[in-house]
This record gives sequence, structure tokens and C-alpha cells, in this order.
Amino acid sequence: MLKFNFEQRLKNTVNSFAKTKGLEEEISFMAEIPPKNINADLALNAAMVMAKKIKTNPRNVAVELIEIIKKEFSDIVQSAEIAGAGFINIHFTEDYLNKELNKILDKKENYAKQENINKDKIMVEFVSANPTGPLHIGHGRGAAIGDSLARILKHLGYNVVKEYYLNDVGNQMNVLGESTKTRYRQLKGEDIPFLDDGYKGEYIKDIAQALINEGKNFDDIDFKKESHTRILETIKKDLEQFKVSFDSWFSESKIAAEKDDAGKTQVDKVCEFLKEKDFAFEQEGALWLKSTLYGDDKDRVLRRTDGRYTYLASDVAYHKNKYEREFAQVINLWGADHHGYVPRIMAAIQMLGQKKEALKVILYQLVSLMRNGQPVAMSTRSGEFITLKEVIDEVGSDACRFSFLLRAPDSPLEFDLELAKKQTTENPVFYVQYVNARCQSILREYKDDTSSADLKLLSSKEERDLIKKLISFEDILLICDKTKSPHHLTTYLMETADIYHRFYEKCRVLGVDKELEKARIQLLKAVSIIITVGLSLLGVSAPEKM
RNA sequence: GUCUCCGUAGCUCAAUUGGAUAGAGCAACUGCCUUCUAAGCAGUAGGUUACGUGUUCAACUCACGUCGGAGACGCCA
Repeated sequence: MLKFNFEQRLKNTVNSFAKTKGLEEEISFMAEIPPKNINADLALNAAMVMAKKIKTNPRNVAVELIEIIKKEFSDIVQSAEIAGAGFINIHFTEDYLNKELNKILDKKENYAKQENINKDKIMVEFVSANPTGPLHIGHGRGAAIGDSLARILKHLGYNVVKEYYLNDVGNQMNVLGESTKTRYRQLKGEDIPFLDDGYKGEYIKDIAQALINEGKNFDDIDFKKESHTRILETIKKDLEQFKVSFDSWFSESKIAAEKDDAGKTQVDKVCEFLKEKDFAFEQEGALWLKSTLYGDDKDRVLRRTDGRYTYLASDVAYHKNKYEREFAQVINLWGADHHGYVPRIMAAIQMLGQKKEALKVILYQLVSLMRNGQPVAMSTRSGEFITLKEVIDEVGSDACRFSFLLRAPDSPLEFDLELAKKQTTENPVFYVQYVNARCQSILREYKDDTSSADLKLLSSKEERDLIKKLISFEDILLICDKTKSPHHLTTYLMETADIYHRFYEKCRVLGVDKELEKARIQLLKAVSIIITVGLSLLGVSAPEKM
């Protein structure tokens, strides 16, 4: 449903019309921008939906509805006619378009903020990469999607918190510490073998070398802590370079290591709770979660026979903690390789008394990285991988983020390094940024006052197309919210750029009739606002000169 | 074997979540700079939306099946 600001009015009108036809229940119809080949600003399918229910010809219904709409929406609707199988095609009045255009100019960077939006707290948890190595290209996709989604939700007016969950306890941290320690001793000249399951990346050697350079006594070094701290620093630096920021860094040690007065961690307590509620049971010395109660394939282990908790146990405790912090909705971004994990965590939150809807897991397909036509392995354990930083250094943060946001999360992403290195027209980010550069170069030249501009002069097809596109910005953001995917915004910006560049060719701004010039300057300002805000929601800059 | 996602132009992807004649970019070809940035614009060409059946006024979209690709299926994280 298109969210033009008369949406509710339109619904009311259609529904009260439906009542006169004996339809009591609300009918769900669509108001949409028709395909390009259709000459109309808005298309309604209401007549077709209703006709089906009252078993009559849609065109008869449409004729009646059109008369009502024309009468009640004379401020918005210039004309309306039947088309196709029973669509009602509407043309907007100039007044309506210009009013909306003025709204953009008034509200500027706050345009499309929603007045009456739910103020409940929303958490977007993303990246959450283990601090055992630098971020790789796959983390980059999650970072771009999560950060941009959060920016869009914030812009719409939601109360959003971006959180990074730090897995800083458990066996992997021991392995990390041992890896660094072994590299340290090797660098000191000891002839000892490296660990079979150790982290083999060069960055471990770098940390070991740094520790040697700092000249501390071997016995005084806490290898685990030093490795973890230093890796976390590089992760934070990489994210900063990628323009990704977090409101909150949540450490797993808080729930898995910190103990209360009774000597219990939050993991202990959530397991006890689940056991009391009969959602968990002991069997063969292990503690199992009855996740099958909520549709999982099999029950899952929470505590191993040897008494150690599984990753799931702390994740359940972590989610309990999220809801205790009063987040009404939690959005998790996970790599698609974690999809098998979704049913058990969904089961867990329902056992904790939450509704399914309180958790939304967005799975993004992993990035397949190509180098010289060959796929590159990306495991942090194999030691051979491409870091996010390498790619950002090569292609730039803007191009990198834009590329990640070009596609739906569900769609696999092929990131060709050789192609990404080309900073040419092949990269669509320049196409969009170029719009703002072109706007600004004209605006720099123009010095007069535009306060009395008459927007009615913007009457050519190119100008009208551009205005219509600009005022659908709000609708696009709402679609991004609804689908929890920022890629619609990316597509929108490319389409807007296309329409703008056509306008630019066809309609000269400077040096035409004074009044027309004034009006077009206003239009340029609006374009610049939408492009700048739109790009900023993607975390991409909008340079004024290129 | 079970589950998840994907399959759309030569390539990479869209398609406002069920709407009208499926659209962009790249690659190919033809034009357009003494005028606000040619990182641009106009045009040509490119399609049985993997395949089949079904659901309905309407299917790339939903259901079932087949084929193909990626991934997940641990008392790993």
C-alpha cells in the first residue's frame, strides 16, 4: 500500500462506499504507482477487489467509485478513469504535487519522519563477529545491511539501538590466547609446532611481534586478554572506516561469567528457569532444551555432560537479557549459514514468554569472493581470507557499502575484486552521487532569492516525473521498514538519479525565464535533499563536487 | 537423506511483497559537448522469468512436484 498522506482518507472513502454495497468487512486494496507505460500517477485496484466479493463487473463498480473519489478528493485528484480490467487511474493535481514538494523543502533532512510512529524500543543486533580475527568481507555485508536498516528505522522515528554482541568467553578465546603464545615463542626462536586447531592468520604473528617489541616479560603477558583486546581494536577501527557505529557493545561475559550473590550467572538462571517450566530436561548427564515443542527438528543441548554450557545456552540468556532491557522488537542479522539455528532460538524466546513477532532474524546470503576467477576461502581459521579493510582500501567505503546494499539480503552476492577495483562508470554509486554534484554546481552559481517561486511553472513531463519520484521517498522508506531491507532505497536512488539526469539534459536551469529559473532552483534543492538524505541512510557520502 | 535460500536479457541484479506491455547497469552497436560537471543523455539489440501442474479477475511473486546451484544439519562457536 502506497503511503501517500491521504492514504487513510482514501481507505475511509473506499470502505464507506463498500458498505453501501453491503460489504461490512474492510477491503484490502492497493494504491500504487503504475508501470511506466501507463499514463497515470496512481492506480487503485479497489474496484476489482470489491467486484469479486459482490460478484459483479469491476468496471461497473469502478464507474461509481470514480465519481465519489473525484468529488471527495478534488484537492488531490485532477482526473480519474477506468483502465484495463478495472483499475482506477488517477492523475494528481499540480497543487498536490507542489504542496508535497514544499514539504521536502520545509522539512529538509527530516523529511519522511513519521509523526505517529510506535516509540517502543527496537534493537538491531548485527556483525557480532567473534574477536578472534579481523572482519572479513562477509561481515561487511551484514554490517552494511544492519547499519543502514537501523539508520532508516531511526529516520522514520523509531527508537532504535544498534548492538554488537561480543563472544568473548569460551574455548575459542583460550585457543586464541594459545595461538598468540605459540607464535610468540616461535618468533623468539623456539622450534615448536603450531597448534592444529589454532588461528593461523598473519594477524596473530603481528600481535605476537608487537608484544615482543613492547619488551614485556613472557610470564607477565596475559596472551588471551592481549589478543582479544587488540583484535577488538582493529574491528572497531575497520567499522569506523566503514562508517558503521554501535550504540551498545554487549559482552557475553556479562551473562556467562559474571555471578550474582548466590554465585550464579545469568546462563545458570535461565537454564534453571527453563527446567522449572519443564522446557528443559536432564538426559544422559546433559541438559536439553525441548525446542521440538515449538517446531524445531530435534531438542538441543544446553549443558554438556562435562558441565560446560553450549553456545545456545548463553544465547538464550542473551535474548532473555534483551527483552529484560525492554526491547519490544529485536532484529538479528545473521549469515545464512546460521539458518538452522533460527528454529531453536525462536523456540527459546517463546518459552521465555515472548511472541514470535518479537524476534525477526534476517538471514543474508554469504558473499562469494572471487580473485582471478577463483573463489577465495574466507574461514578465519584457515588463515587465508580477504579482510573487509583490504576491500575498503581498494574500492572505498562508499562504493563498498553501496555494492553490498544493491541486492536483497536473500540474494547471494558475488563480489568480484577485480571488478570492484575499477573505479569507473561500472560502479553505480557514482551515478547517484553525480546527481548531487550536478545539483550543487548549479546551486553554487545561483545567488537570487527563491522565496516567491511559483512551482506551477514546473509543468513539463520531466519535471513532473521528478517531483513524483521525490515525493515517493517516504513510501520507499516504509517499504524498507516493512520488508526489513534497505536495498529498496538503493534501487530508488538509482531510479531517481536516472530521472534527474534526464531532466538535466532536457531542462536548462540557469539563464532561462526568471520565474522558471526560480522554480527549477527549488526543484534542485529538493533533489539534493532527497539524494543526500537517501545516501546518508545507506551510509554513503554525497559530495558536492566530483 | 532432511531443511533454508537462490534460479529473471550474454554478465551482475531489480520488479513497490499478487497487478496492466517483466525493468536498470555492464558488455555490443548508432548518435549527442563553443551553453549549469559527457562520471551524462537519446536510440538499436537482447526474455517461453529453469521446467511442469495447480490456486484466481490477475502469478516472476503463492502451493505442490521435477531439475540445477549455494549453504546448514555437533554435547563447535
